Amino acid sequence: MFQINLRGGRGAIYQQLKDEVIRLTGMGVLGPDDQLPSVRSLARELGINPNTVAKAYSQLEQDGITYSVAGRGSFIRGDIVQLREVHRKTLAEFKETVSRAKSLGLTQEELTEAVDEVFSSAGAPPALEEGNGEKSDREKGEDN
Amino acid sequence: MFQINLRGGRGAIYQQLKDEVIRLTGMGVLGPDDQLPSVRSLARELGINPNTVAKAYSQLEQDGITYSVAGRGSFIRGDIVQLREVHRKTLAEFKETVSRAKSLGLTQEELTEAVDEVFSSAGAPPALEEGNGEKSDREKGEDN
DNA sequence: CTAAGTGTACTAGAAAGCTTAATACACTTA
DNA sequence: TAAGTGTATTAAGCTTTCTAGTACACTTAG
Repeated sequence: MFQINLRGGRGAIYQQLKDEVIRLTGMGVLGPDDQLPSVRSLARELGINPNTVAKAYSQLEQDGITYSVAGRGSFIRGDIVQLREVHRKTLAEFKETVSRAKSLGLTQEELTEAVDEVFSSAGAPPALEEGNGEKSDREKGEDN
Repeated sequence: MFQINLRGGRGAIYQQLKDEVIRLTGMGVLGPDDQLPSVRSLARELGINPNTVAKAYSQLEQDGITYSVAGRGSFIRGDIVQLREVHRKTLAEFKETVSRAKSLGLTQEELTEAVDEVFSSAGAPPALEEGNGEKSDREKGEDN
């Protein structure tokens, strides 16, 4: 279900896990109230420690992406609007990187072209609807 | 001479030092054979450990930005062409960041606009000449 | 030569972040 | 009741970064 580059990928494992969940949510693969793999099962599947998965799930909940219920599991939140906050943070980090690249002498054209290249190489084309009334009947209501 | 955001800035101190030297070199503030502050004097001035400065200088030499001579000091290399390698690495890291941002749902337009914003906010305007024969014998060390 | 300053090298420790490990608890569900 | 769930705790190991102290070979000014 998750494609993770354990060790060797970019950054910490728990961060990659968070990114993957957010990515699948943004792509629509994971929808409101969809259940994530359990902490223990995912840890077993990926060959990592349950604490690492728990850390990712904990931060995902803190970031408003998911909600967790002891005894039941972790689920995608109904109001995907929270992804806006993720976008905001990511964009802020991105600007830091741009600023550093600028200081090191990279030109605006070089960076813009790099952005074009990455987006031309095909990867995650679809998008998310802005005003959606489709909430389906998956609402269980034990949110909060 | 160097403006460093000790602790609190983006990343490790030695990395900030490297970036600063590369930045000043790209801006032309530091030219071929200009001498950098000594490991000990810069460490004292910044209130950090000499080893941290030495680490930065060591990597700058390894990256082809400077050359060091025991007993004399560290100097900017004459062939600034080496900055091309820095640009290459920086651009590669930048693409990684773009790729991650893309996965998290950021659009090409959002990233391009962010690049525009950073470059519009004024910071490092001038550029470096490509084919220069001017090596001059500028400032031989009245610095520090 | 001497003394001061230079880059360089080495060992050691502290601190922070990430991961693993082993339990334990309260909860939900079949 | 039993199994599975999220959550919490404590401990250890690992890596990176920074600090600290010491030492060595070199260059330069006297």
